[in-house]
Formats: sequence, C-alpha cells, structure tokens
Amino acid sequence: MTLSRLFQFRFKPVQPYNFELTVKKPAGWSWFTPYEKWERGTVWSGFWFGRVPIGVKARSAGRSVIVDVYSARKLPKDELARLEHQLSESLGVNDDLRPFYKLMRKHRMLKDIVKHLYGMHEGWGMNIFSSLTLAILLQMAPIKRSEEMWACLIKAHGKKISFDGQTIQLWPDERTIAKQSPHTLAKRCKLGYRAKFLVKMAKQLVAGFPSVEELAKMTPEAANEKLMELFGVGEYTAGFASPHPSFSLDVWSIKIFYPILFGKHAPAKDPRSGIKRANLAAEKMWGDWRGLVLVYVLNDLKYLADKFKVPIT
DNA sequence: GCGTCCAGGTCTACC
DNA sequence: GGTAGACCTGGACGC
Repeated sequence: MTLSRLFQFRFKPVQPYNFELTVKKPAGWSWFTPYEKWERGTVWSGFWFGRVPIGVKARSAGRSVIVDVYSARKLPKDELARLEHQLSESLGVNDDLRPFYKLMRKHRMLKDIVKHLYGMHEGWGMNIFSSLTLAILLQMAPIKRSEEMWACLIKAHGKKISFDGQTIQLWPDERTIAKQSPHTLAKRCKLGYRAKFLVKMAKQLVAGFPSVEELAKMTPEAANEKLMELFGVGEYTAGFASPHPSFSLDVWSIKIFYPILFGKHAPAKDPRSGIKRANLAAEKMWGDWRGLVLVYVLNDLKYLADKFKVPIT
C-alpha cells in the first residue's frame, strides 16, 4: 500500500531530550515496529491508527522534533488532533525528567545510568494490539525465540506500507488475526499456546475495547484491570501494553532488580517468588517513577553487569 | 544421540 | 482465594 504525505507536526520537547535515544533504544527496542528504518538521524516507521495504517518520518531539528505523517486517505480534523496528541505522547515530549534524575542520582548503582542515557524518554505505544502481541510473544521464551516468532508473524500477516521511498512492515492488526485459526497460526509461526491467546484477544478487541487514549485517562490500576479482561493478558502483559509507566518484573528482570533493591542476588531456586516483594520495595523507593527506572535499567545492562556483576542472562 | 529442564506468563481445575 | 499443573517449542546441559 502506497501512502501520501498528509501533514507535518513539530514538537518542542521539554528538555533534557535526546531524540535518538528515545526512538532507538540502546537495548534494541524499536519505536513502533521491528522493521522501521533508521538513517542519519531520521527514522521511518509506521503503526495502525484505528483501522488506518499510518507511516511516519521523524527527525530532530535543533530543539524540535519534526514528524511527517503519511496516509492512504485524508483524516478529519479531530482525528488529526488525536494523532498529534498520541504522537507527542509516543515521543514523551511533554515529560519533565528532572525530578526523576534527582531520584536516580541518589542510588549508587543508578547514578551513572543518568549520564549514559541523558534525555531518553519513554512514550506510549500507538496501538494496543501491537503492544499486546509483542508482550505475548515474549512470554515463556528466550528472546531469540520471541524474535523468530514475531518475524514470522509480521512477515505472514503484517501490512507493508510504502512512503517517502521506504517500505515498512507493520505489526498485524487485530482484524487480520481475529480471522485466523489458532491451530494454523501456531503451526505456521511456531507460536505454541500463544496463538490461542492472540486470536481470542484479537476477537475481543474487534468486538470493542478502549483506545490507548482512553486507557491513559484511566488510573493505572483501572487500565491494567481493563487490559487483564483480555484472554492471555495477566499482570506482566498488561503492564507492558499500558500507556501508564509500569514496573512489570518477570522471571528474568527480577534477577536484575534484586541486587539494585536489596543489595543481594534473587533466590536462585525460585526467583519468581521475589517479584511481589520487589514491586513493593520499588514503589517505596521510586514511587511513580519506578516504571521509568525499569526502562533506564534495561537499556544499560552491560554497564550494570560490568560494574556491579548484575546477572543479565 | 537421547532425555530432561526451563525460559522476559497465564489459564484452569481443584481444594 | 490460593495453588499445582498444563501449555508450545527449542536450546542447553548431563549422561
């Protein structure tokens, strides 16, 4: 599908702000889709905005971020305003990180991370189904296998969009996945039990579900509860997809956070058992900033491993 | 080469 | 409401 240029948005981020660190995280996480392109300070990416595939070209210009928006059809004014708002949230341009940095600098293991990732912001995903799909494919699998699963799923069912001389492949949308047979999906992309989760969840979303914006207007707890009504979505997956910053620890990240929170390694036999205690300690230590602490830590793991012997594998 | 374990969770049945 | 056990798959590991 070929898209035409629709509009240009210009954002003035609250400083400090680093565009490259924000859209291209050091840990390798992409802005919207694993198949977006990055070249000399410019990113080409895309996402589903409701039923409409959207392409974006974004770059930094001085203290501004310029985003060109591409679409196959014109959007009414109110939709355009919604898109502008969601893009500003996806770039985190309205967030003042200074109180967060003040907090990070108090911790002996975290203070240097501020220097390494200064100006990196975290934003919303633009599409709930894409975020949930990613989280479900991360369940109970080493990262390499998760990558194989999403590569196959996007190749088989993701939409290709072309704009500004680039072709980007999007995550599959919920209407496409809702029509698939879980058995076929499981066999084709080796998704295992996750195929049933994806198809049932897609059907629930097609039947009607709050948008990212509506979830953002809820309290973090209410948004998580709503997300957990979806089949296959537990606390971890809901936290991953929620527009509210969340502190979603899993069996892997608890091993990293245990030394940061308690100064010792997680229980070797059953690391999962420490998750509840770690969540309470993080809330006490960092309050509402704990979600961003998680993002910063996961994007500077090599430093933590080298300097503090934190287990990262 | 073969069997077992387990990984960036969640659901279900059972108590 | 709390808690085992099952769920896909494939790589790592021990023998």
